[in-house]
Amino acid sequence: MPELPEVEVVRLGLARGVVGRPVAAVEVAHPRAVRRHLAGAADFAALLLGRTFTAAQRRGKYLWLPLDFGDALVGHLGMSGQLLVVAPGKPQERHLRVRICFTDGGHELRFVDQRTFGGLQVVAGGAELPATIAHIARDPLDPAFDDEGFVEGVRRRRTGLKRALLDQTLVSGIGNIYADEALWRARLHWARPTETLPRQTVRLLLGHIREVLGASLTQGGTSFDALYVDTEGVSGLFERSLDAYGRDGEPCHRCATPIRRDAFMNRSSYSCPRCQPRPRRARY
DNA sequence: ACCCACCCCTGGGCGC
DNA sequence: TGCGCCCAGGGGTGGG
Repeated sequence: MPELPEVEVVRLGLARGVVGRPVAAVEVAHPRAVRRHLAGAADFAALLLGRTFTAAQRRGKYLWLPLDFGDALVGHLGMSGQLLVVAPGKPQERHLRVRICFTDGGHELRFVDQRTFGGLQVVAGGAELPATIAHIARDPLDPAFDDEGFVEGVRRRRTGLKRALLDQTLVSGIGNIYADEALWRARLHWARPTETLPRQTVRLLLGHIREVLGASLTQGGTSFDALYVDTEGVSGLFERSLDAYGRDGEPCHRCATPIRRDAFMNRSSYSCPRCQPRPRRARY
């Protein structure tokens, strides 16, 4: 559930906090945290030992830290993951999964993850773009994002609009919160069939996506369930700016109609019944 | 090629 | 008080 703004805030913290520092020790406290590293926890640790992070990069909701000698540490926060840069003496967090210490003896990197949907892996030759995340599309704030490619990609789909926005191979970085927020801003219903959308409507939606992602980023992201924090454990402030997500029964900020919660993909979708009327032909 | 259901997890909140 | 259920949900996987 940390989405693009929350992950980008973490990336900035990693760039400040761990780049340029040689790794002195790696402790994997829970094997599930490195389950995507198929060679196992010992191999994971060995590949990092003595290496230095050279940058902090992001593709959608994935982070990666290129290493000298060309490999990369790849991470995903899942629903509840945190990458914290903390003083070595700080008491261990309850859900600490991986700890990385540095030769300078300064702040260490801790991967903390209550629900264990997140994880870390070392990818060989992954400095440029790790092969394991090469299928993830660019995000809408990426200068190289292909606007018209996105417009045509949406219109080629045969699915509901929100499903398309959540498809990380079409556009990355958007999760349940920012999908609902962008659809509310664009006055589009989540079940609108993608193939019925005029090109200009998709272009306008893309503009709303960029605006809401950018606005949240300047607020340090959203802290919807207090698990979304930066590398120093601080929450963002965008939650107070939400117009749709989590506002079931509360008045729409445009028309005062109560926001409605619908079941969607075993989760929830929030929308204004008046500003975002359900299309006659809906796709779930 | 595309679309979708399922599954992996934990802990807070709530009803009984 | 305590038990059990529901909910949060990204993304990999496999089936249609």
